[in-house]
Amino acid sequence: MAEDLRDKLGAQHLPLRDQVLTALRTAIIDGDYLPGERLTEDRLAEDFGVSRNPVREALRVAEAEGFVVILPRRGAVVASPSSGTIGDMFAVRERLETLAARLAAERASAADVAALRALLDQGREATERQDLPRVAELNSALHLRILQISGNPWLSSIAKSLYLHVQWVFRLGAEQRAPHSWAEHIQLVDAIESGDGDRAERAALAHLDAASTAAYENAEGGYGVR
Amino acid sequence: MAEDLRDKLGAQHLPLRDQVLTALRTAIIDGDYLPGERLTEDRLAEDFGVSRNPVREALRVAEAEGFVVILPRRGAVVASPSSGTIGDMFAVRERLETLAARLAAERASAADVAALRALLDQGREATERQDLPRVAELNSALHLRILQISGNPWLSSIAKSLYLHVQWVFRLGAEQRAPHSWAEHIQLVDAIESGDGDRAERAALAHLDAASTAAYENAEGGYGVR
DNA sequence: AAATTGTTCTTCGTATACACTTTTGCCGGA
DNA sequence: TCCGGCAAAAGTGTATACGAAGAACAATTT
Repeated sequence: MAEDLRDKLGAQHLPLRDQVLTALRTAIIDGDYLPGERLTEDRLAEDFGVSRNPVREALRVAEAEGFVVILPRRGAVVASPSSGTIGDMFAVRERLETLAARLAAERASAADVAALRALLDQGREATERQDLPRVAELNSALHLRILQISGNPWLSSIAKSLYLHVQWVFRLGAEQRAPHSWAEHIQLVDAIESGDGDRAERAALAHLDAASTAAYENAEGGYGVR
Repeated sequence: MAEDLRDKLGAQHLPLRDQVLTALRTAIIDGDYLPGERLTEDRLAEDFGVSRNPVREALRVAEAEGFVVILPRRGAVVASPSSGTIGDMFAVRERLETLAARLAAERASAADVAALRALLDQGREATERQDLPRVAELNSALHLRILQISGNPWLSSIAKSLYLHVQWVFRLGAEQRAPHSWAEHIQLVDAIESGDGDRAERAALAHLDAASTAAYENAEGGYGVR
């Protein structure tokens, strides 16, 4: 297979639309654009220093990912994660991530485990520094890594968009939970290292239940602007 | 809240990009564009009778949904569902749809059940007529309806894109299974109507296991063109 | 035969134009 | 003062053109 070569040919080129999409997502996740806020194409184009075309294309993808809502002829607004949505999100995570934990336990290499441990360390350290944005980021990174180790591309791709929302919710609200969260992560990684699928699934479930109740308590009422 | 009114104001307007996206998806699902086939913007614009702008925006979304792969500066090709992907897809479906079945059983109204029964009838009839494209469509419609009844928007939105792929795989390969599939569907709907979450979950699991082994046997090797 | 060059195709981004819709703000009248 | 309606402004949706840059491919040279 010469595909490895061909994939690399034009690979270093990052289209503007992708950069815009990334910038837009992080702006929303970080709260620079608040839920309910109106996003006109001209404004975004100016904010990011590009023309309308890349902005439009990025907006379509952002809509598909659920970060903005587009109303025909009326434009885009930042989506509002409701507390209902949050509960639903955890129900889905529970199903998906228990599977991921099981698969990861069955397939994880030593290098995989080492990578997880590294993230664990960084997370503990960031928690001690009270660097919450970084903690949120590392939280996502750890879970995504497990998803990736599971080796199921569907799991990964679904979770990728899901996790941006998880991070969003994490940042917007339940930040106090960070220390507990990282303690549970250690259990989870231990279980994955052990290679015991059942145990890993149980650990993931415990973690998610705890996170769920915490997030739920914390997010009474929406975060919206309007 | 006056939102109900505002949502309806410009709602009947379907932007060209959405029409293009729909047409593109169905063309891929129906095999008009085969896996590996090259899709230039000009060609699509001509095929659908629009300018390149809507095509570009539709392509970005199609990429996010996994129907096409876009290589920077080289353009888009129709994605190729591998047999590995198919197995992974079913693993995810198993987790997601058992949850959906449980929730649907707990929440389904009489009208919901009636709608499912109607789809069941149409499916049986289409199966008898050997109208396989229609069967595939109704298969998706039934499952999506259950997802929707579950009331979990994440489940619905994830499944929406997942199901287009399910239908794709269904059409490309394992078509013979239709009759068995519809028999199992009846069990599933019965279970949902009973309101017994456990039973519904078991029925969904049984259906998915059967579909999975069938699809797996049928799809040895890829479908690709290149 | 291998390497180089040059041509062509295509994408990527920008800019511009214009129709149409929604929103807004103003104005006159009750 | 408040209301309704009307006109201007803002913004989206679509089309089109253009230039730059990359990739593919054929021709040419070594």
